[in-house]
Amino acid sequence: MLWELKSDRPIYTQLVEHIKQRVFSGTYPLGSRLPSVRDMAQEAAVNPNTMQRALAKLEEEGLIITHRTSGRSITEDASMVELAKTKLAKDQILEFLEKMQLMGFEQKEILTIITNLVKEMKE
Amino acid sequence: MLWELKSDRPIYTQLVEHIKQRVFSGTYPLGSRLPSVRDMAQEAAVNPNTMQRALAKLEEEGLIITHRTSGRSITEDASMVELAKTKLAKDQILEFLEKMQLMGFEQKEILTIITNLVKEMKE
DNA sequence: ATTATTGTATTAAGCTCCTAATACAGTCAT
DNA sequence: ATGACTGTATTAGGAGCTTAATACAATAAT
Repeated sequence: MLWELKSDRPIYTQLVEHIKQRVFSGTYPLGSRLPSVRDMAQEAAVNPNTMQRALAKLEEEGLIITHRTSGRSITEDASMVELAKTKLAKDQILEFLEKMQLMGFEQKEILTIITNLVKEMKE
Repeated sequence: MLWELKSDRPIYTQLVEHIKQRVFSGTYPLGSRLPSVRDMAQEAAVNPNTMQRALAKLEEEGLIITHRTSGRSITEDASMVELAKTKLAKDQILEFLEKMQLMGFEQKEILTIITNLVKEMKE
């Protein structure tokens, strides 16, 4: 998986987002050990300080556990991960729907557009 | 309508987005005159320079026309506005779908979640 | 014990964004 | 013609983000 980073938002917030996605999708399994800050920083082509900041943020949210001198791991609390996943999903959906409505699309319209796009992507 | 501005992204890009939404939804009708930079800045509680930057960006994209010393107006080119609207919508949908997929949601799942949320909002 | 590897902290520099305070030139109403 | 209004440009300063180069303490491996 790639670390796609744009310049329109702070990098560390994008790193937080990417790592969450990996946790939620199982790329980083619950309880598994994370690569070191330096390794992750290098893989993402980012300064270690920046990666450190993203990881600190994730620890603050409880998704990641730090073992002081022997690396980090993903939490084993499946229910909390599920909760965080649901929350992020809902937030993103609401933000998306709000944008579309402000642009003048009606709910019916939005649904049909998405349905068609999803169909397209399956082909 | 409100000018909701968060601190996680540059303000001027958020202004661009807001103004686009107003054009696409008809709040600012095609060909209509825009309030002055200073007025818009005050309404959005933002520095005139910042609003100026957003408006310059919009002019660069062709959505807005500047009449040097007598204010600005929305373009009258309906087809170009429609094009820009469709493009922005599609971009936002794709970005959204990609995020959801990276989080581990399947397309079917996404559709049902949105359908349910839209139903909720109608009530 | 020594060495490599952890997370963490610090300092300095450069960059963008944002604000503030002005200033100027052209247009419009009076 | 005068005055109020346009967009525009400039300068200065502060804040946040990012990088770079280190340094330190604690653990793990040898």
